Amino acid sequence: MDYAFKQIEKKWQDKWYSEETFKTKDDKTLPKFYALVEFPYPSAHGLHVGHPRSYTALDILARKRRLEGYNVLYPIGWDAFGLPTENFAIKNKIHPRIVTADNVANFKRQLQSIGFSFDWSREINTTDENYYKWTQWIFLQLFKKGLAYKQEMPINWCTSCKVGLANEEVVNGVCERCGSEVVQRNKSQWMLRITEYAQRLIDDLDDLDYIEKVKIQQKNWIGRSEGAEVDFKIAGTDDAITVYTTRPDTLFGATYMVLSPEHPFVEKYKDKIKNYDEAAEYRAQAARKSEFERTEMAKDKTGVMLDGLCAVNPVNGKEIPVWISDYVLMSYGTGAIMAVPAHDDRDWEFAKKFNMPIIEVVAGGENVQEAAFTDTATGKMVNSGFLDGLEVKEAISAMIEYLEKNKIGTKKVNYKLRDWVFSRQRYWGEPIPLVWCDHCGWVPVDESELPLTLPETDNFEPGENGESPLAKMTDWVNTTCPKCGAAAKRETDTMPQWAGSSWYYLRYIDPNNSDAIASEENINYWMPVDWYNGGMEHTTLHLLYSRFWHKVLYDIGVVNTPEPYARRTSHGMILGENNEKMSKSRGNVVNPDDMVETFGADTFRTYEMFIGAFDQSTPWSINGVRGCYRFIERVWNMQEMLTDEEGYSKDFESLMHKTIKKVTEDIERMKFNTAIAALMALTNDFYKKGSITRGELRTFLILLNPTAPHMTEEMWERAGFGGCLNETEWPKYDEAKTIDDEVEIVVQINGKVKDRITIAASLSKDEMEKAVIENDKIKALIDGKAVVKVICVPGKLVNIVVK
RNA sequence: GUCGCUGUGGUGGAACUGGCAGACACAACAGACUUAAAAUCUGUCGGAUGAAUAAUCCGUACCGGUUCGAUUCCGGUCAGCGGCACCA
Repeated sequence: MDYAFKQIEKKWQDKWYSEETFKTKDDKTLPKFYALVEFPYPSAHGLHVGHPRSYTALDILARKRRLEGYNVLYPIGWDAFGLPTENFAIKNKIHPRIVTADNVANFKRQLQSIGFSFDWSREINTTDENYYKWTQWIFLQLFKKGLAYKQEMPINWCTSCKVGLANEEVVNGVCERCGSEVVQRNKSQWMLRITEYAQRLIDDLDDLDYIEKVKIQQKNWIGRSEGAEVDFKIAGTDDAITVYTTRPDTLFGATYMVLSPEHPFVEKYKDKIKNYDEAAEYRAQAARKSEFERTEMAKDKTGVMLDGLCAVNPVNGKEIPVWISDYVLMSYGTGAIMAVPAHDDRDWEFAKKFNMPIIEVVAGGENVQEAAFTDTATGKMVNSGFLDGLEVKEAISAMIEYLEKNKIGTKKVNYKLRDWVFSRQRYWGEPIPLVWCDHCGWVPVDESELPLTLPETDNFEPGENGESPLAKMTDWVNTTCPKCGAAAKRETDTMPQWAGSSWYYLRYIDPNNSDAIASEENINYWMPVDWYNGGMEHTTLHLLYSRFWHKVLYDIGVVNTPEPYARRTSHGMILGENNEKMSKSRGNVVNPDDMVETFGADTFRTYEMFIGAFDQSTPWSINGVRGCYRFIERVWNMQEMLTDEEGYSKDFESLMHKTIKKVTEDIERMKFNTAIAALMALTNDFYKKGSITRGELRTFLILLNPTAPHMTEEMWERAGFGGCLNETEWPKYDEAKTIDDEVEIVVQINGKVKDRITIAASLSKDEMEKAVIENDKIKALIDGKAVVKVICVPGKLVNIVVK
């Protein structure tokens, strides 16, 4: 009997969507479960097979938790502002709103064809006015709290197109569209002060149930370090170059200084610097490189010594030369470093190349350069005046004390984390609701005026001189100051795509509220998100940004929890059959539509979960899909083996309880592949037995239902178990029935397996040892040897150590 | 370069907290059914020696360490993947 998945899957999907089967309940007395997946960016390519990996996983958890009596919120929406849609719109002369609507319709059809149990009544879209009204509102709160400010920041500038480019549009240093040179050019941009929250973003990780690698990655990204800021006087001036160092103990080993080529002193001391032209030329060269290229270790060190500028080492009064080099960035620390070539790899390379003196200050043996800067550095100080003989750790404290006493430096905590560049010179984003008034400065649009809607236009091309396309729309730009009424101009930059995705989990809990982000009542009930699954690639940007916004909302009393997500897990990437990333150019893209069409949604879902370890990346295999299809058909055909017996047959009782336990626990641990393997093994056992009782089938169908919901509902109905499967209860297991009376244990001699014996599971260690020693085979093997030790692990093994 | 992760049969993977390496699949091969093929069902399936479903040895990227015992813990090396702040 063939399984007619097309008709059956359609039948149940029609029922679910028309009856809103999975709509979240209003009942706030029930225990809640808020499951969240990263909402997709609706691209023109349609759904990728990677999306359903995350969505199926949490769909399984959501469906299981519903059967366990939870009130489940499992929502979905569209993260729809962004660059690809805008570029598509420009290229094809279609308004991005229309492009977005088309893509959303396609994504929605695709997601619904897979049978996810999303609550579609809560669908949100970041480009809806009623959504971005609140994105703008949150921005205004940030602005009012002093967390938004303007600063000159470099943008990628295409010298031919005369537009600003996203990093992704710069390929090998040239413009992706025209191939012309791209340079860094400064532009005044809106910034968000995420660094003010750096310490809390680290500290609060401790109480969260995030997978460890996410915590580590976030901590390293924020990059807290302790050290000192030290002032090096510029000889013959009142100015000092301030550097940040984590190793103030090595100050006596500083033999030169390096400024970032953009450091303001280069301009300020233009007249003093004899080779200024050379320096300016070097700076222009550096502007052509990305930060990534500049800091790459593999490349050859370059730099220019500023002739005429000298710094004074504050601890020994020695004059040392000042260089500029592109490996020093303005964006970290103070934009200047003291170079201690004996104890830093990059400084050492630089010093070798330019013949700068190298002074060893920590006794480190022959390979001085190997004694790199680390937190765990140890050793005795040498060539270091009053520090000589001290251990590194003592020397650090002693030096900080000295610096502070003599007012030449201070202890300082530094973070690698940088403030968030929040401006985009683009059309398809939320307008920033601020007005520039010559009298009042930056004035927020009145909150009652929100949303500040994106003005209509047919021309989304970037503006002149790197301005946003909105700058061309003077009717919209020219306005009056909300404060004093004078003529004023609107901000024309828009927000980055990250804005809408930084708070979307809050909108799902009350998506139509017109008075607030969400009602207090709903926030109190639903927050925090219980389980958030998403890709590792979002760990340091999206996940950190949304934690930051949530904390700001917490500080102003909008939300009730200091963190948005109680738990964070991550899925691995699905690669093409050839083990490479799926991409059109590689021709290895798998279309979910084809899979659903050929094999059905249940097979597709099962394969997505069976493909491999959930948190690891793994290649697609069409043969693997066929294997899952075979499994689905074998399950379907079990109907022919169905008996009239109600409970479990005697031989299967223990196995049924073990399988319930295994599947229940594996789903919670996201071990979906082994949960399915257990159900496959059970299916094989039913085939061997040649029959299945009604009780066995009933339990089996519930266990498989979260993974293959359509077929299991149909089989439930045909078996006449009553009602719908999705309204029944998750089966319970009896722990006692999962434990065997007898176990096979391994007998090892000196760690090598020699025999297997079956003994009662209840035996104590002594009894086990006795049973093994008295075994004839073992007796023969240890005959004539001295037994040194016997290790007994109940239920597992006995290891006899002999000499 | 840097931060993080990963490395197990022909392939995807399993092995819970250090205790039988290879569950469950895929592929391959063989058998049953069939006029035949497909589908389905059943069986074999890490390597070496071996007639063997006997026995022994080797085997979880590589080198070393800890341990009665290491795929698992520690140190080092190599390779691959993800992030690197304006793709999402």
